[in-house]
Parts: sequence; C-alpha cells; structure tokens
Amino acid sequence: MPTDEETLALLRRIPLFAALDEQELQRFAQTTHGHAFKRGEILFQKGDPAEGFFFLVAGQVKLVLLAADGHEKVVELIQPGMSFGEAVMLIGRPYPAYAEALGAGRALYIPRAGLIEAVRSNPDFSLRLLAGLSARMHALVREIEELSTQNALQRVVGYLVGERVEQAADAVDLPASKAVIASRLNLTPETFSRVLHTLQERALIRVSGRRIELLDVAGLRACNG
Amino acid sequence: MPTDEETLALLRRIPLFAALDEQELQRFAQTTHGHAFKRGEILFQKGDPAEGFFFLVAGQVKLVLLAADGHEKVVELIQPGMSFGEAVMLIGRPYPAYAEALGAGRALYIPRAGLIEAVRSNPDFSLRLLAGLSARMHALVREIEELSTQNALQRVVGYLVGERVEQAADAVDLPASKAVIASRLNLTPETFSRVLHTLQERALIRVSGRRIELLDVAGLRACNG
DNA sequence: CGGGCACCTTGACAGCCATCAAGACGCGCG
DNA sequence: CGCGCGTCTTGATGGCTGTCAAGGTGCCCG
Repeated sequence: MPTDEETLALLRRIPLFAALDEQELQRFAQTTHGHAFKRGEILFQKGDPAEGFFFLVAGQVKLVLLAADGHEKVVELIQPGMSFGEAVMLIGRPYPAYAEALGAGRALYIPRAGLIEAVRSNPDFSLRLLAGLSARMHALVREIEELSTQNALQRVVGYLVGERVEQAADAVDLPASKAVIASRLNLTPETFSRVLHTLQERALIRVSGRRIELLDVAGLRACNG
Repeated sequence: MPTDEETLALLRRIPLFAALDEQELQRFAQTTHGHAFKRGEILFQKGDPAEGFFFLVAGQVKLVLLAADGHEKVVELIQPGMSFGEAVMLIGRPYPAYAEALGAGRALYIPRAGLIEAVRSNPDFSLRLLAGLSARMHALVREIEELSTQNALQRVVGYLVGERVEQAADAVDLPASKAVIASRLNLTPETFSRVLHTLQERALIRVSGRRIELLDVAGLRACNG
C-alpha cells in the first residue's frame, strides 16, 4: 500500500517525532489514521481503551473530566500542533477524561504499537518522549498548586499573564468561549465574569468580547505572588 | 574506588531498576549517594536545581507546595520504597515543591547522568521509566479531578476507601499526623476532624487515634460516586 | 427588520469551608 | 504526680464562590 504523502508531512510536524529518520516516520505513517470531525463530536469517551494517542492538526478540542454527579471540568484545551493521550496510552489504562471538539477540525490517531517499537529502536526518541511527559507532569503539578492555593482572582490573573507570554502581546485573545475558559480555571462562568469585572474596575484590564487588553501587567502580577 | 555492596542491594529494590543487569546497576552505584536525615530536615527546597532523583529507603517524606502567601499544601507522602523527583529532573527544571522529612530516615540520591545513559543503552529501562511516569501522571490527573469536583466529605471518603485497598484490611492506619493527611486532601485540620466526626455519627467509621475502622464500606462508597 | 438563540452579565441568596479562638486529650519527662 | 507540649477537637463567625434566576447583547437567518 502506498504511503500517504500528506500524513507523512503532518507527522514531521510533531515535535515528538523530530528525532525520527525518514524510514521510521514511514513506519508510523502506515498505521496512522486521519480523522476529520465536526463541532460537538466526541473523539473518545471517558473509559474508552487507550490504544493510541492523538495529534491535533486543525480545530480545537477540550479534555473534560466527568464527576459522578454530572459536574464537568475542562482539564486542558488542545490547540493545533499539540498531542494528547500519550501518557494514558503508555500504561494501557482507559482514558480518564473525554475529548470533545469545540469546532470542526482534524486529528491524527497514532496507535500504540509503533511508539513502543520506536522507543525500543531509537533512544533519542525515548528521551524526547520522556521530556515531553515530564513537561506535562510539571504543568499538572502547577495546576494542582494553583487549584489548591489560589483563589478565583489569582487564578484568572495567573491565566491572563501566562497567556500574554504565549501570545507575546499586551492583549489576550481567549482561545474559546468564556464558559470553557472558566471551567479550565475551575470557576463558574458567573464568577469568571465577576472577576473580569473587578479587574476592569481596578483599571488592570479592558475587556471587549473575547479580547482582553492587559493595561497594567505589574499591577496584575501584584494580585497573586 | 570499591563499589558499596549495600548501595547495590538497595538499588536492586527500586522497581524502576528491575530491567538493569548487574553491570548497569554497578554504574549507578558509583554515582549514588546515601543520605541519612532526621525529623524536620529539608531534602530539597522549592527552586533547587533538580540534578537527580531520590529513592526513600526508610522514614517518611512529605512533598509540599508553597504558595506566595505562605500557604502550604502536601502534594504527596513518600513512603519507603518510593522514588520522587524523576520527572522534574528529566526536564532540568528546578523542583516545584520542597521535601521535608517527617521523621528520621534514609534516602538514596541518584544523579541524572546515569539515568540518561541507561535510557540510551537499555530500551527496557526506557519503557519502565515511561510506564512509571505515566502512572504518576494518571494519579495527578485523578487528584485534579478530586480537587475540582469533590467536596470535603467525598475526598475523605475517597482517601479512606483507597487506603483500605492498599492496606488490605477494614481498618486504615493513617500514615502521618491528621494535619498532614488533611493537607494532602486539601483540607484544614479542623474540617478533617469534623468530617471524621460526621462519618462516625453516621456509623460508617470508628476513629481511635490514627486508626480508623471502616464499618460500612458500601455506605462509604455511596457518599461519593 | 425581527425573531431566535447562544453567550454573557448582573443580582440575590445560601452553603461550604477557612479562620480564629479556646479547650480537651495524650504523652513524655522531670 | 503534675507540668508542658504537641495533637486534636469543638464552637462561633465570616468570606468566597456556587446556585438560581432574570435580563442584556450580539449575531445569524429567515
């Protein structure tokens, strides 16, 4: 069967795969499936067996924890170029969250077997995978820290300042609806709205729709630590 | 320099090192340092460079997050036989928490270089390391889930039922003071005490000091999910 | 233009839990 | 035995933030 040139090009863009040579990439390409989805589609349910991981090519995906009483919490917002599900796949446990598309998009599904094979044959690949997982663990620890030691205002400020660094500008464009961002910060939409209002009153930010101008970054930083 | 036989024996007990042969173990033993500590000693501070990881031989260690306002949160209670600090070491960032001994004990400090070398030369070791990190990530995600979707009573019940499984008995011996356990569950000691009282009133548990008998596991489970 | 609809805001209220304060309990030690 | 100290409990109070409810705004589409 002929190797899909486009799939190959996409795999090359995955940071994790930077250490692979052409032949190794082709092996991955043979088991990789593309998957186009539309808004609201569920990529996997909580509890589904994790036999591979995803690489998001286009669109947005939210990873959502589902509590017993129906409460939901967005753990992560996946943007194009990011992968998700690697860790769960490696221990062979079912997904602890479900993944829902926020809009139409496209993802690659890369089965587990190829990964194990690559770890066995390419130490540089192993190191890169380890580094990626470690970075994500670090982020999780930070999230636990923020959840357990910061209040609503501090979490919002922390998020805004963090996004500012990523977007390299003094205005932040929220990458999703305020309700989704609120959940990501473990807030209700109401509280999120109120906090933004407060910050605006203090002349620290200016809100217009999903665009938030940071008027006084130093003042913002002073809000938490 | 002569290889320390005792260090070697300890390294053999580390689950992560099960895939190593005798020669590889000896390489590790040459750079590994033993470290005896007493109660209250700080093994590393938040912000210290992480150039190795620890394996706890004896005693207890708590990993503590420190907020800007001085608030503390115990992220993890390390018991003998557990290792900690691997992930942070791999990305070369400073420790995000500090480690304090709850009592006298002993740990091994295993520098980073040996690990990288072992990953390069032994794929089985890589896989084991990956599996270990993934399992810990899974636990972190669970903790985020519990922090963000459960109330105090549910977290306590979840902890007790979880400990029961580990200790394989219908009574749980708290592995540390109630204040430490409370912090681990993101509660104040006061709230923890009150929750235990409530559970006792409902005839679900019986508390005597640090020993907690689980009288009605089904009833306990009914409290959360 | 006007209805419908998602998204967001605002207000009133309540509950959970932290905080502060004081007292009880256990335990080692002089 | 009685003191001192750390650990734990119990009570009163308040604040943060979730919940419920209603209203506002923008936007697409007929």
